[in-house]
Amino acid sequence: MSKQMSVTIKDVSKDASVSIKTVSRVINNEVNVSEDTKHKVLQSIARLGFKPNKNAQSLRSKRSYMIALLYDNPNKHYLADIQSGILQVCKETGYNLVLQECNYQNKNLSIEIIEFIRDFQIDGLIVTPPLSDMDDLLTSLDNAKVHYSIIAPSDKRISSSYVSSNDYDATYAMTNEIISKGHTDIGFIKGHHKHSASSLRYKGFSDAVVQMNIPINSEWVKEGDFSFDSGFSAGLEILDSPICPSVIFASNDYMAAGVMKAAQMKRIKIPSELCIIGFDDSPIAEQLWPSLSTIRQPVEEMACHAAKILLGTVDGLSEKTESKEFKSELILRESLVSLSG
Amino acid sequence: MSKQMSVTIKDVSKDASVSIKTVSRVINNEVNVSEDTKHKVLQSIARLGFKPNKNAQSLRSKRSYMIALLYDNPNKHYLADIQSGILQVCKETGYNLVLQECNYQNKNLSIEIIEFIRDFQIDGLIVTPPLSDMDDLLTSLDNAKVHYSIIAPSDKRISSSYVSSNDYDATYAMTNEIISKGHTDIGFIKGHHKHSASSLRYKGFSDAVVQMNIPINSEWVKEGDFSFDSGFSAGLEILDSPICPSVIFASNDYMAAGVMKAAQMKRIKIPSELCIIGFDDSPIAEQLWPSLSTIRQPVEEMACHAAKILLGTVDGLSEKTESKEFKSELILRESLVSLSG
DNA sequence: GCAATTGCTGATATCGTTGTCAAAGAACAT
DNA sequence: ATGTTCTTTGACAACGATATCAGCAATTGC
Repeated sequence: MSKQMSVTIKDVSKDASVSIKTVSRVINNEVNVSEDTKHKVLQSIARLGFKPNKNAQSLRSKRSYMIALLYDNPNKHYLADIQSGILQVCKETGYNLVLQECNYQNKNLSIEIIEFIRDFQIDGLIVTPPLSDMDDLLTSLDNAKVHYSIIAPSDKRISSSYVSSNDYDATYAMTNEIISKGHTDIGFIKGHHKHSASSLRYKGFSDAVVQMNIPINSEWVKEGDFSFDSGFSAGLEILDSPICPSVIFASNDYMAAGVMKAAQMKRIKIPSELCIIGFDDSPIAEQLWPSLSTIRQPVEEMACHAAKILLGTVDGLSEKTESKEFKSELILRESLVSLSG
Repeated sequence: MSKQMSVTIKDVSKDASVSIKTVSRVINNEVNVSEDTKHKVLQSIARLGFKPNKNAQSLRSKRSYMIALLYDNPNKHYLADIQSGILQVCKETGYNLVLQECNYQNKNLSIEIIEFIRDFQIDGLIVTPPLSDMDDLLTSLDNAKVHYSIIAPSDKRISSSYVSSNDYDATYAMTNEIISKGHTDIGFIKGHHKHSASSLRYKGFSDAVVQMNIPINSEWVKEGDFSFDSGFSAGLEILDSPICPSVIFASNDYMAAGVMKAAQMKRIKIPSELCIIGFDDSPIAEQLWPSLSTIRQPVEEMACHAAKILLGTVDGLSEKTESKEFKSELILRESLVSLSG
C-alpha cells in the first residue's frame, strides 16, 4: 500500500493462497470457480485495492478496451452529441473512446484506419456520416474482420450493426406540414452530395410535393454543402429570382441560418414574406430570431445505441443490442406560418 | 506476410541477423548503434512491414502513447476547436487522444482522474476551463506526479505548462473601443462564476470604464452562466430598466445572441438603438443579423500549443515547448456602431 | 606495453496478464 | 471395484516489447 509499486495479480494470489490463474478466472468472471475461492479472491482484491493492468490484459488477450470514433464532419454540434452519447455507454462499461478524424477524400483511408486499429488493438469502431456512406470503406472493414457499428440515414444497406435515422420520412412529413399551411411555392436547398442524407432529404421533399401535384420550380432548388456560407449564397440566388418562393426548406439549420441572413439583408420579412425551415435542431435554430422550424433527430440517443450495439458484439458480456431506426420529430417554431394572402 | 500473425521484433531480428535488443535500439533511436547495423535493421523493418506492438511497449515501458483531454464545458464549439488542435499534434507524434468528460462538482473528481490515469497508463493530461481553475485538482495531479498542461485565462498561477489567453486585456481593449465610439451607457453580462475567465473579463471591462470616469450602473450588470438562455433573461431584465444602455457587452457570444433575441422581440433596433458585443467569435457571431462584434481567441492554436508542451515533457524526443500567452483579436462587425444622437 | 575506457552487441530476465494443459478429486455409470 | 466424466485448480508458457548486464573489440591514457 505504501509502496509506489502497484498491486499485481501475483500479490492477490499470495494473499488469497490461490494460483494466479484462479485470480484471473475471478477477474474475468469465468465459470468453474467455486463460490468459496471466488469469495476469498474478491476479498483479497478489495483488501489490496488490486486493479488489473490494462496493457498486460491487452497484450495477452489482444483486446484494448478502447473503441474509436471515426468522423469527417464539419458540424461540431452533431459531433459533440455523438461523442457524449458514446461516452455515456463507455463510462458504464469501462471502455474508452479515442477520436479518429478522417478525410473522406483520402485515397488510403481504409488502409490507414485498419493500420490504426492493428497498432492500438482497437476493439471496435463507430462510423458516422459521411464515412458511413462509403461502401468501399465498410467492405474493407468487413474483410479485415473489424467490429464496427454505423450511424447513418436509413437506406437499403443490410447490416446488423446499423443505427439509422428516417431522414426521408422526416422531410416528407415537414413538407406536408408546409403544404398544409397553404404554401405551394417552395424552394429547397440540398446538402453536400457526398452525404446520403442529402438525397434522402431531397427525395422526401420532392415526393411529398409531387404527390400533392405541386410543381417543382428548378430555379428554387439549389445545392449547398451544409455550411452557413453555402446556404447564404443559395439563399441570395433564390431570392434574386424574378418570382420568389414563400418558403425555403434547407437541408440543415446552418444553411437555413444562411438563408435567413440573406433574406434579412434584403429586408424580406420573416416569416410573413418568407418562411424558412431547417433540419437538425441545432442550438442556433432556437437562438435565431425568428426562431427556426426544424427537424430534430435524437443524435445523442442514436450514438448511445450505436455504442451499445458495438460493445454487444465486442464484449460478450453485455447483452446484444439490435439495430434500430430512430424517428425524427418536427419542431415547429416562429419561422413557419400559414400563407397569408 | 501471407499469415494473419503480425510481424514482431523477433522476426525482424532474425531477418537482419541481429539480436532483438538491437532492433529495439533502432526503433527507439538509441545511441551506440553502428550505422551499418542500423541500416540493416531499418531495411528489414521496411521489408517485413514491422510495426511495434503498442501494448507490449506500454506494458514494459509503462507508457501508453495516449494523452487525455479533461473537460467540463458546455460550449461545444470551444471543445471542438480544442480537440482538433490537440489532434493535429497527436497525428504528427503518433499519440492518441482519449476523452474524459468530468463534472467539476464531483467530490471524488481528483481521485477518479488519478485512477483513470493509472488504469490506462495515460501519459499526460490536457486540462481545460473550468477544471483548470480548480486548484485542488491541480495540486492532486502535482502530488501524483501526473504530467499535464493546462489551458486557462491568464492569472497569477505559476506553472511551466500553461497556455493562457489574455481575457483581461481583450475586454479592456474592446471596452475602450466601445467608449471611443461615444458610448457611456454600457451594460455587462458576466459569465459563470466558476470560470476564472468570468471575473477577468469583467475586470477588464470595469477597469477600462472606471479609467475613463464613466460610472457603472449596477442595474445594467447581470450575471449569466454562458448559456443562450441566461443571456436572454439577463437581456430582458436590462432592457426592462427605466433607462436602457446603448451597448450591452456579454461575456460570450451565446449570451450576446440571447440579448439580441431579447432586443429583437422588444422591437429594439440593432445596432441603431442598442449595440451588442460578444466574446469568443463562435460561428454564430457571424451568422446572426446583424453580425456580432466579438473577440477572437486562437483556441485551436492554443490547444495545439498545450499538446506540444505536454508531449515535450512526456516524450523526451520532441523539443521542449514553452508556456505562452496568446493574444486575442477584436472582431468588429455590424452590431457595434458609433453612438448617434 | 598494459590497464582503463569506450562503442557496440546479444543472452536473458522482465513487465502483468491470459492461455494451455494436465492433475486431483468428486460424482456417476458400469 | 473399476472406468469415465465433470469440476476445480495450478504450473508454466506465452504475448511482444524494453531493461540489465556482461562480453568483446577497438581506442585511449600513462
